[in-house]
Amino acid sequence: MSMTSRRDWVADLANERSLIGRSSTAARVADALRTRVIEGALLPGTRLSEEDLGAALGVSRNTLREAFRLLTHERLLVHEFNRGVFVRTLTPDDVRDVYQYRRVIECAAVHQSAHAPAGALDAVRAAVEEGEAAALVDDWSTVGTANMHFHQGIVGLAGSQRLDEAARQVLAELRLVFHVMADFQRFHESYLTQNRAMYQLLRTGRIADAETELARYLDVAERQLLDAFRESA
Amino acid sequence: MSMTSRRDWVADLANERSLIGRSSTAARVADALRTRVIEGALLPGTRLSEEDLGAALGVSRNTLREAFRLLTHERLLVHEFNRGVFVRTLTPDDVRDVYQYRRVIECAAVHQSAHAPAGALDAVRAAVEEGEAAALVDDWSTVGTANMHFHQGIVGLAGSQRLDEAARQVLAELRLVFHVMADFQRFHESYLTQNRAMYQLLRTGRIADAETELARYLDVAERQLLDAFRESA
DNA sequence: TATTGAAGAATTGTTCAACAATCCCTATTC
DNA sequence: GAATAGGGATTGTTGAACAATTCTTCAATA
Repeated sequence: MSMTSRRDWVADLANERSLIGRSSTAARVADALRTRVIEGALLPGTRLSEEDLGAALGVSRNTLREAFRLLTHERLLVHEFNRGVFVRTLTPDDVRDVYQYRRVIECAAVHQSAHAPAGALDAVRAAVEEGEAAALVDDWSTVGTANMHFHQGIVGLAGSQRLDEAARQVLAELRLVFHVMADFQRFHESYLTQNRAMYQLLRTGRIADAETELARYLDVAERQLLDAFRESA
Repeated sequence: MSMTSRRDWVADLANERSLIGRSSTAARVADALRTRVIEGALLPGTRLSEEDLGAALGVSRNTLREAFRLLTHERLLVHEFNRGVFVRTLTPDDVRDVYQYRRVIECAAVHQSAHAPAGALDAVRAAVEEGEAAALVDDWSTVGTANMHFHQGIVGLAGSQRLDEAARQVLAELRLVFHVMADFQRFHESYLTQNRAMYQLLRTGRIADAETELARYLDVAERQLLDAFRESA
């Protein structure tokens, strides 16, 4: 038994060790760029020059091009043939489509949440708490990130890799809209209490109510975003 | 009026002209590889050597690597660091996840089909007819392709770019399973009449029935595929 | 002043060669 | 059979080069 137990953690360590250093430079560059796009350091419309970025990051143009290919598929960048690569700007139609997509994915996940994997609801709660803590110190960027984690957690209730990945992408994409919004704080501050309420509905097993509340939230959020587009036009 | 009309078709022509020759070699290579993966010329597990493939296609290794980056994101290829790129092999858990994902997407699209865009239902009908014609001449590969078109058309009823793209990907991915199946014909021949029946339900506006029928079909198909995995193990 | 065209500079897309690092395969030894 | 070492093959990355395309600027013209 003692010998078997030792083999288990040795195998675990070997497993974990094998992941160290096993990512390509292209993937790492893509990670760095993705983070900057999501957090707003690279704003929509920004042109990403191969020359400048390659020099800044200390990688060759070919490696950078590979990283660009990874990110264009995530719809964070848009690749214009012979003109270069840009951080994507979303249109009102994009916003409508994003919310239609989210309604399909997020509401289905809540619908299936009676069979959520172990720990999935904990992730939802953690995201609620993360947002509330950030709001206490007026860190609205982190509130935005926590809200994204909340909705990622909602989709995680379905226990599906492909749904998780779809959510990851579309929630990242939606961040692009927020970075050009005039009133980011106003948009997010009403959602903290709403997220808490949704979590409570889920925790107490009131799935149909949670689904209704989520759909209502998505409708309101979509309308607010579209209104924000009109204000800035 | 005559002057306005001229400007319209001039603008249309300019629009169309700007698309000619505006794809990169990397994108074209990815298209060629994607088709071969979907149609089964490149089977799951196949290793795609940069050297061999670059020579065969007459492109440089860098260009090929860009193409690989495009396809790994579509889950058709899997990129193993320092070992190369392989056509993906799906596991039984993958199949379960794919069907969970399809149930979410396809059933939601049918649910929303009262507001389908103009021509969307025609695409569904065309796919049904394509499959029936192919079966008449025992062209079961085209039956498989037509079935994919049918389900792509189902999702098209939602009129959402992001749902369309999600469907395109997951249906392509599912093709990988069929290429290693022993009895491809048996799997597909019962679905032609079912697709016709589903189309009729949609055409006559019986949306709830169509949704129920689709969910039932997806359950059956999933079970059959999982059974086929057990038979081959 | 506004528009058009030409020229030059900047950039992208692709190829090629080179090299370091890693993996795979084979042969040898215990 | 298992472990090890060596050699070859391949991947990951860099950098240079060049053709093609786009962008910017300036001059000429209406």
